[in-house]
Amino acid sequence: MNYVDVVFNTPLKDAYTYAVPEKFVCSVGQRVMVKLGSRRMTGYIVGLHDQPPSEKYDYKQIERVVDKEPLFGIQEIALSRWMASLYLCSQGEALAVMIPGGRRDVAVPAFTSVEDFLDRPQKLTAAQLQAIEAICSSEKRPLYLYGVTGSGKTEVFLQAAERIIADGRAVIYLVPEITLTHQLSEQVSKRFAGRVAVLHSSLTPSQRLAEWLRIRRGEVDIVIGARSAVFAPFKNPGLLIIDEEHENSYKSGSAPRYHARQVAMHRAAVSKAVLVMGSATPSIEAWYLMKTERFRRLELPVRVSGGSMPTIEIVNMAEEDGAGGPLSYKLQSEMRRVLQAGRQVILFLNRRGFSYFFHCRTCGYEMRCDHCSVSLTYHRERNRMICHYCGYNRPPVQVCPECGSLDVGYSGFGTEMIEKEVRKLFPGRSIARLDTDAARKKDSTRDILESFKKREIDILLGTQMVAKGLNFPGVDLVGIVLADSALHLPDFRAQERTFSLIMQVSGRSGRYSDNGKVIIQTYRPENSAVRLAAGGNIIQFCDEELEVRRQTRFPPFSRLTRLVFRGRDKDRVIDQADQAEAMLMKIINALEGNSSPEVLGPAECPLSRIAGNWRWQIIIRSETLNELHRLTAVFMEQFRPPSGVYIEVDIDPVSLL
DNA sequence: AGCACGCCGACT
DNA sequence: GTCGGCGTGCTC
Repeated sequence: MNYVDVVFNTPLKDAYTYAVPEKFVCSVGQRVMVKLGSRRMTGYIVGLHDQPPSEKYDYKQIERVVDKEPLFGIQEIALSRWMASLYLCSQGEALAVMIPGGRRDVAVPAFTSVEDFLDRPQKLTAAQLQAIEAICSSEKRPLYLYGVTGSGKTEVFLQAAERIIADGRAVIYLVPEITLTHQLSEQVSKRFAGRVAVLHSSLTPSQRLAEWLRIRRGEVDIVIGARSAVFAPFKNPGLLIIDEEHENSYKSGSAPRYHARQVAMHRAAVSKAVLVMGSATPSIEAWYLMKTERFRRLELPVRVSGGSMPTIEIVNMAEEDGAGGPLSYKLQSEMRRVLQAGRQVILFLNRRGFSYFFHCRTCGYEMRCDHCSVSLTYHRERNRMICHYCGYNRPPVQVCPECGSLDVGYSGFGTEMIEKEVRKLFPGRSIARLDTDAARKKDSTRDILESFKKREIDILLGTQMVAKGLNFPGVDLVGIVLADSALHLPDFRAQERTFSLIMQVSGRSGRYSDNGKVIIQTYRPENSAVRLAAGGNIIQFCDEELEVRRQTRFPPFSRLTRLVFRGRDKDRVIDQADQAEAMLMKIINALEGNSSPEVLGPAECPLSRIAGNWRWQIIIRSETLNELHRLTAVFMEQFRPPSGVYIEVDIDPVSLL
């Protein structure tokens, strides 16, 4: 009789051993159906025995072997153990995020376009050639390709990938989810025809599984995909690419909260592969690693398409008389000028909905979500007040529900209101809106982007989606309707976010011409993130921001763990957070070491209530990851919250909201 | 995470 | 006397 060790996608840290009936053959990496307690579950085989490992148990038998061939090899099993230990999750949870779901192995519709003139490698600049040489010289340090938007990073990545593949090794190419959708995946699919897997968010779990198996069988040389593509089961990866390194979407928002950059660094070290990252606006962490020579910096200084950087102008909204609405007179006149010249305009707004929030001018009442502690946003198309965190919605009101006053109104503005305003100001112009509301309608995102590219649309307005990595040769003007909307967020990265967003959006203007212009509307023109972004002054911003981080002892000068205590009963949540703090202090006092970690809080989370759960947090700060990790691990081992209170642990959090 | 077992309050 | 609240502990 054979026995298998099985782990589950639950917080259970141990592996459980089951007997394998003679009729089954199974090996490490396969999924099996077993009874765990009274319920039937799918688990992952992580070990084999030909003897019962202990006489203590009467081992249950496995009921079924789910997979014909193993999903995970020893490399992936080892990676899951590393993840479990770093991110303090179970091995089963780690394996579960590596290959999301999927029962059957089904065919994926080939991502090939109808016209196949293949995508040809482009001619390179000296800087690009140098970068490719550096990437292929198999340096041990990670490389950082730092270059303005349009400086040809993609081409460097693709040609380096071709050389690595020619050497018989595989390539993982990570991009943020939003950049993946169109041009790039098509380009990659063409260039590596037949030998590429595109891990797209709209694949069904079964299609994902099919792509995963193609990779494992060695049927592809290169994978392009978002965060979870970092787990692509290549036996011999030679190059890992992280495009748009600064993007927050590389960090998982649910347990296990892994960072694709961190996983990539680990994989590169284990398989002696080269790791190369790239961005026009590096994260402050990456900037620091370049400054301290732990990343080797490669620079691409010019735009290959020839267009120069756009002219950037700041408009102080506090000085507007208000009659012009959300669009300043300056922005309006620039729009007119550009449109008359037959060119296109993008208006960027960092918010969904018709307006920010409803409030009463008599008593100050503000309409907020009953379940979360955020303002509701009015959506005109649906005529509902909507919570952006839990989705709760309710009808709008004309009378203040608190004091009965009729003097009520909406403050702030969202994409829908801007759309209305723009239609009023530019009748006869073709206008389209792109945000997650519009994207819900099937395929509309793709259609809108296609027709904007074909110049069938004059003015495109939207949120984050228009900011990322898309190239539109016809765009001469980008208007940022409210640049400082993220500045007030209680997060130590608010400045960095604001800066990089302005930089990204600005990069959309004048990609292929010399007439690019950007108008930044703001109530905070003196703010240094706004000012330095407008000046395109990355070096100064990063250096100044680094100094602030040094003084305030935030990353990259420290490492953080965030512990969130959540539950329906507010008093119990607070009580548990207090007890947790006491336990942390006790552990710290027992630790030996020259620099003791700090415990910040407990404090109410900036988003103090989400979907009916109260949220309190403790931040642990330490100079070294080692110390931070040891403390967090001991705490998680010892602290058992009572039922109804849950702890979320986040090593290296990217957001503290 | 589930789910069972177990020990105290208001109902036919 | 029983139905059901959710606190504690186990799952090979």
